[in-house]
Amino acid sequence: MTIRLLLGDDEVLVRGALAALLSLEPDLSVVAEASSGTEAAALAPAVRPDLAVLDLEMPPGDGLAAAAEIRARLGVPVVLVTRHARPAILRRALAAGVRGFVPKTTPAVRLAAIIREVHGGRRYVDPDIAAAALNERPCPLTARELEVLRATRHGAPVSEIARAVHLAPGTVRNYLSGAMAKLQAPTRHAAARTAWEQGWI
Amino acid sequence: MTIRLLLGDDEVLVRGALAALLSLEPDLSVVAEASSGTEAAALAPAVRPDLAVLDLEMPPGDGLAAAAEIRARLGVPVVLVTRHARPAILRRALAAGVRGFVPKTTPAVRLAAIIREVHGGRRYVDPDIAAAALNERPCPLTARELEVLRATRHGAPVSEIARAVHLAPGTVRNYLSGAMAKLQAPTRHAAARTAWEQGWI
DNA sequence: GAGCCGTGCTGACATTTGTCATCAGTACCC
DNA sequence: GGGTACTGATGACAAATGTCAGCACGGCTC
Repeated sequence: MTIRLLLGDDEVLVRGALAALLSLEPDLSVVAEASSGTEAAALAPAVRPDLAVLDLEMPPGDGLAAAAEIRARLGVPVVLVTRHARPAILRRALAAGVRGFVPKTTPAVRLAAIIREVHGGRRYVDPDIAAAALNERPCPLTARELEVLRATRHGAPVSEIARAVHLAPGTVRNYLSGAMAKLQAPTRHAAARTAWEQGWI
Repeated sequence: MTIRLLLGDDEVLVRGALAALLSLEPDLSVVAEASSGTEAAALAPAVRPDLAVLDLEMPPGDGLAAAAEIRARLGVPVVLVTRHARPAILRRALAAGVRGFVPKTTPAVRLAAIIREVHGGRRYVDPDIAAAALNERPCPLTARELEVLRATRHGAPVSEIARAVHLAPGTVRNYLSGAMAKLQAPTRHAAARTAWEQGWI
């Protein structure tokens, strides 16, 4: 009895290659492919796969929302594949009900085994990321600080950030100042960069 | 007679998947794999592949330098695979002697055919990118402006940029001002972002 | 040779940004 | 009830940044 897979990745070439890789296994078959999170979520109810393998980075929006929806609405277990495997992201993924968390540094030959594990009801989490997640410094930023930093990422001036977040410019500067102090960054752009690298935004 | 391939990609999972994809073809065989540009360049002389398939984004450094070296030293044709397929990057790739330019939006089934084309002595360039390259606006920035923008990308303050580029802070501000005007960006960070998205830095 | 452009610098100026103190309301915990 | 933390704001101040003009040099072209 074969495990029927839904495969989601925005890079067609990578998706096709992953499909080829998984098709080498006699007990796995890719029954649907999606280029975005929304497409994956839309396809899942019709296809009813046994398991979904989704890339985390699928603009527009992230694969995480799709993963959460697919799991919640259909009870289909989801394995997330990601390029930027940060502890904070793992945390969010687990909170969303993801059953497998696989960074792209994982050897290709192990993917099939991981899929079988997860399909068998177990979880799989990359051991390195898990270890890092256990002794990471927790995110020191507040919700508003994160929101303001998010709006900072595209290089916009403070006035524009203030409009985007519906705050007074002075308040925005205060939050930015706090975030910069906590992150020991010389400018808000450096702070936004660090926060992003940590997976906090 | 099979075509012997050197495969370079920093993401092990993707590299393995691509290897699986290409191994499905009877006339292709992956004889070596590399995780970085330098590793690929180091492996090539010993392995002497018929063709190299390299990812453009392979930190540290880009795959472009490795591609140029492999082609120049061994005469091995190179197919570049890339996520950010910008006209400016295509231009640089062609200048480096790359024979094939494949964005990751290419259907996986066509990769083998492209490899055979290039191995047969022809070139392959993604038609969309090529078309875009023909009527793109040329980069309006000068060499120094580009250099200063490059140093801007990590969110460093002007003083630091000045040290990195060996210029007076005032001069740096002038170049940045010029670049921002040409790119119609409100801040230097926005300008650096645009320049990067265009493939200019 | 004159004109243009890129490079590199300075100084002056306005604006933006970062820092800090302060205030007020809300929520939460001890 | 008091302490603490987050939110949201204002005002004042210093530093960084952006803008502009001007000057000098070298290379290039017409």
